[in-house]
Amino acid sequence: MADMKWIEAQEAKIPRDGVRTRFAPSPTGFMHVGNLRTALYTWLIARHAGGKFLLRIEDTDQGRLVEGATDVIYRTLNECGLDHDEGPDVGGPVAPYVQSERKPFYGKYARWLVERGHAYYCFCEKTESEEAAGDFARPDDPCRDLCQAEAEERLASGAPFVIRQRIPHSGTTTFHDERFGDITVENKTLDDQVLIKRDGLPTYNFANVIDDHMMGITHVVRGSEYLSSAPKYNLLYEGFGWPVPKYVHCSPVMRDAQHKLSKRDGDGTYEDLRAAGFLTEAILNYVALLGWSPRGEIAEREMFSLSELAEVFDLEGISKSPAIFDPEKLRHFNSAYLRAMPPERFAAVAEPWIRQTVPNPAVDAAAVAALLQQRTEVLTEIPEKVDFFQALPDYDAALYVHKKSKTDLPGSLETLRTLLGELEALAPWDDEHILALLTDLAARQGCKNAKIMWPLRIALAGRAVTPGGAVEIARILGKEEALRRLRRGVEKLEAAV
RNA sequence: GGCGCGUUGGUCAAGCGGCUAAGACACCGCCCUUUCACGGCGGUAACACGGGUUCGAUUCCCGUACGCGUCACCA
Repeated sequence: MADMKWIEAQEAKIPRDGVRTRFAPSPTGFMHVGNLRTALYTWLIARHAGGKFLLRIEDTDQGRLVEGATDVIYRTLNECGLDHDEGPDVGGPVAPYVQSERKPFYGKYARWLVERGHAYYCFCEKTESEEAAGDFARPDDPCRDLCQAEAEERLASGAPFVIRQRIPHSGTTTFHDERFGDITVENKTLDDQVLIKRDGLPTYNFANVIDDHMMGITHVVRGSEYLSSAPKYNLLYEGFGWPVPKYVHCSPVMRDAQHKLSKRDGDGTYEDLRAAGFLTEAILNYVALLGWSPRGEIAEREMFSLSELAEVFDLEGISKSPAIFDPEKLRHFNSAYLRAMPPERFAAVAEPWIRQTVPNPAVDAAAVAALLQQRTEVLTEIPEKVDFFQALPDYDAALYVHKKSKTDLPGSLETLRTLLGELEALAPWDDEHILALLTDLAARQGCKNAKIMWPLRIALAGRAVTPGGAVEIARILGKEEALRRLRRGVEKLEAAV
């Protein structure tokens, strides 16, 4: 007999104080962008409503447990600022929050469901999936109509069993999704799914219903791959006589038109993106907009902080169609966030990347960072952009020829020689004075500034493209080093002319 | 194959019966300029198809096509 006392006690514990959502990942791998987005939307729904956000670990598949996977989940949520009010680590009123620790619960509810006639014991041999391949016809389960006495007898004999949901052969079931609306299916297209597996653990579908109910979840947010099984959930809720939560199914994040983003085929995980030089804020902002968009007065706005998202997020804005992940657009968000940072913060973020190629302490990392801030899209491009500060690369004299600046080899040699003499005498060595000297020289020679700036920058950096111009580079390099590089330039040109 | 869902420029997308069909990324051009960027200005580019309903369909209904999902003792 079902333990009604226990069940009633559980019912009494269910919080019924407003919106409660949950992120329920399986600890089987990493946080893909799709997972992260689901977590984000789930969190946003709770925060927008001033409700609770819980974390539940779904580890009912013993065969797929991955070492350290829960750490990745905690770390990612934490870094992203998706804080949870209840969960395995912080506890809560409806603990435990790890499914494997809830094992005893599911059996009790399953037994109760059997007694109510909505489930039955099945003693059939375990069917192999290959057997079913290509064959979609589902024969009726013989155990479905076993009389109670017979079932009890087999149970008592210790026969292995599973518990299946008894789905009506006729009629239709309608369930409601907040975005997709009402979806009606014929019951005959639904199968008597397994609720409790042979190992005694619940299937995902069953555990979900039980846990969501016991934890007082009001909004179930999940991927659209569960859309098809949703009607069966309704039947389960009806069988128990429980209220059905609101469903919010989210369409997948795609790599391209036909493939979902997956760890196998690319860099789908949050950690990969971080390692690739993307900021958490940028990732979150972009991911939020992949499948959700603001409407009305803010329809054209794109930049949102996490708290701003919590304010404006709504179910209406969630898209029903899949969205392709565009790394190009992520880059755009990343550079926008980088540019919007206070200079000190950018310097702090950029310094480790600068030091990768410029360990020389004489080079001021903050000064270099200042040059970088307006022209960096992802952090990973920094090291190669600034390496010339560490050492002058071996460059081709041909760099001195630049059409737009109207420079050629002999002219550049002339310019560098003049510059060498004048800069040697210059003091103080700062932007203002260096610039004045250069523009003054251009004025005296009746040429454009570029004709002076170009050769100087080439001599200082050995590169045609640099962050910052000749003046800034000269300043950061310091007088001595700048003059040394200038001399090298003269030598190089003398050899080339 | 059954069932379900989806379909506005290359991408993300607004639109919710009447609009020259927003905006962003990317791309192209011009300007700015000390290279490259940043910034400013401008440009190319879309309602999958066919029927209805309606005075009028991107919008509502029905088909078709295409795509995705699901039909596990995996989640």
